[in-house]
Amino acid sequence: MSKSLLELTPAEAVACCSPLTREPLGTDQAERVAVLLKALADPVRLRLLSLVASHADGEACVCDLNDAFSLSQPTISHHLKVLHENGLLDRSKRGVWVYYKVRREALTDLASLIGGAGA
Amino acid sequence: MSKSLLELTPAEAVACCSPLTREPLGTDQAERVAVLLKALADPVRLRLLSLVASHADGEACVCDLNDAFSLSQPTISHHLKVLHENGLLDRSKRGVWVYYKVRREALTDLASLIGGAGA
DNA sequence: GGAGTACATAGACACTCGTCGATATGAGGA
DNA sequence: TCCTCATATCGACGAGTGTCTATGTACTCC
Repeated sequence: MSKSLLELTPAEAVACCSPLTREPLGTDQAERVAVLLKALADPVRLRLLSLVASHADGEACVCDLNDAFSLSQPTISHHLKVLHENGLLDRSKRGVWVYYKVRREALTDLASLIGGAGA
Repeated sequence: MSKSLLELTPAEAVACCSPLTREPLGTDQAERVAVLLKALADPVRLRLLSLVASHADGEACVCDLNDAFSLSQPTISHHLKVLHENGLLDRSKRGVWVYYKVRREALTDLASLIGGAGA
């Protein structure tokens, strides 16, 4: 059975919306899309996402990501949490290390919502 | 001759970037994309864009847009300015009225950057 | 020219967000 | 068990943002 709207990540909740340019967005739909876009609208998070996606298997260890920025470890951890909570990154722990993986479906869904190409 | 990077709207400056998931985003590229996404990452602006796009000719008068929100006129004006300055809306004045039009190219460029489909 | 209408700008205020240092949690090894 | 390393959480602070009221600008019509 499907999860209720409240349990979905923003990325999942937005997946079904019709494109921006097709019909006027409802107030609550706009709110959900905005939350997802805000999660993406930060230079550090964009670079994180891009870095993870560029790794082999579209997956990267936090330890590698920390070194790529001149920011504190808690700050990177915070950004990864935002990306994960919004359904843009999957998280898996293996021993001491944590790996994040890009949810490409979330990105393509968002892209078709903006571009108006897909469903 | 082409405009320098500094004269371009964020939407134009971002048009040439390769997709997020293809290769790690540079620091300055990430900054530009983030600026554009921030412009889009607001529920009011999303609804404005969507409303304008849904009008005939993808164009709408400010007077019509004001009525669609329970927000003050200066607030709507402010949001329209943000969308315009970031290259998401074109602006044209006709007599007393001002019309805004969606720059679909900007949206499709941004979509392909996120989704990784296009160039 | 004066009044009225459509839209933009200015300044203020509350709230959110990105960042940090300090600290907690949790797993692996001596 | 104790120590160390990897990551997350907490609390605080400064910068940015959305909203408002008040005011300015530009066009139209009488």
